[in-house]
Amino acid sequence: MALEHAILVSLLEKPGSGYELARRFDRSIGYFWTATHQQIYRVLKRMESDGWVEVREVSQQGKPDKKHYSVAPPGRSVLSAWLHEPIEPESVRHDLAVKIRGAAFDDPSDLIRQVERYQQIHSERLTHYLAGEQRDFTGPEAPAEPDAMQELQHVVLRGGIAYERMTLAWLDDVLATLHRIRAARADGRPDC
Amino acid sequence: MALEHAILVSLLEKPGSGYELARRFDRSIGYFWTATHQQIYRVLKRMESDGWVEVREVSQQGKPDKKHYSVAPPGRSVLSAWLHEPIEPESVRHDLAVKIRGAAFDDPSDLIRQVERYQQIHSERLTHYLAGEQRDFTGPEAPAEPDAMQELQHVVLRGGIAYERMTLAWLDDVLATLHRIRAARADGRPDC
DNA sequence: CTTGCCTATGCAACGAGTTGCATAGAGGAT
DNA sequence: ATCCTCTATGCAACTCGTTGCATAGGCAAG
Repeated sequence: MALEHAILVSLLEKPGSGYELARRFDRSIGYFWTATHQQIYRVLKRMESDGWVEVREVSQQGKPDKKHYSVAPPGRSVLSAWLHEPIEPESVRHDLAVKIRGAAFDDPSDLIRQVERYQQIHSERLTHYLAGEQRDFTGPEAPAEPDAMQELQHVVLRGGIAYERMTLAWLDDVLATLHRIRAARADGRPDC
Repeated sequence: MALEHAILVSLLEKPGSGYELARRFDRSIGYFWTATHQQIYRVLKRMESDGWVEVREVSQQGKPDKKHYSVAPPGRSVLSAWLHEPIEPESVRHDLAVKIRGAAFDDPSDLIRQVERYQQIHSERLTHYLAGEQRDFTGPEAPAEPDAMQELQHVVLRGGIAYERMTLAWLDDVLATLHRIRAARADGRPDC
């Protein structure tokens, strides 16, 4: 399990509350590690009782109090140890791939519409990534000499951009294939 | 949850036992949907009691008996209904991206070695995919006029190939970035 | 002849992830 | 006035996924 480690990295990059972490897991970190606020609160509590993070209650005007978390030395050691462990193969779960193969046993028309919608989502995500890259790394507002943290954030973002571009190209391929199959079926060649 | 649906698709492509399914989830299907044999047996049992699949006990010589599963009409309906549901955004969990961002707070040397190993795994996977494509779809042994099922299997495989190529290129980028940071640190510019 | 691997299925316990709900004050919209 | 949204935290119940272990016959290598 690595949610703890994702939280440690995020808190090292910038300390904050559970709520703030949950927001980040909706945005930047969420693009490669999803987590709900429930998970985050639960894990933060455990990490606190294990001494990995330190808490400080912060009063705010007009808003509820919050618990400000930062990484304690034992947490840093835990993260360091984890970083030295071998990288495990990712366990993937691609709904879409299952649906595509399932389309052999169903009318593909509906799937075509869904793939088009899916393509649009990825297209928007790519635009979003590129805007973020411009803003934080390559634009005129970006730091001239980025530090290690920023360089590493950038290379992860470049990975996201490459992934979205690859996905969009593949989805074109998928759509072409689905159209071909539908046309063949309409021609009275139900080849399954 | 979609393991049921992945199993239904796999059984429609070719009926078989839980063990055989588990093998497939180590190979072709496993490249986009991971599952252990425990999960498969448990879900198959539930699917059987829900009438989604039919079982037939098969005696074998020299091997234990097996339970041969095939999709029953209700299972087909369930799959069809699921195929018409909108595609949900995938919930990703990329250890590697977390580790890369974590490298800002640690010595990157170890991570470099791990990324190189990881790169090799993906390189081997790409080779394996390409061999499978040659064997089943583009080589001389492949069917001249593939049916819908084969065309869809092929387009999913092309997705896997595109993914591996993209990943390998990105890992080069990651390695270059890690080397740059290590060099900067060695020069006495610990920029974090 | 014993150790280990392959086929084949399964239980039990645990840990991780999801979903629904609850609280509670501040601010804006209708 | 009332409803909705945002900040901020949390419980409880449930499902899903993982890990370790168990059985059991056949086969091959040492």
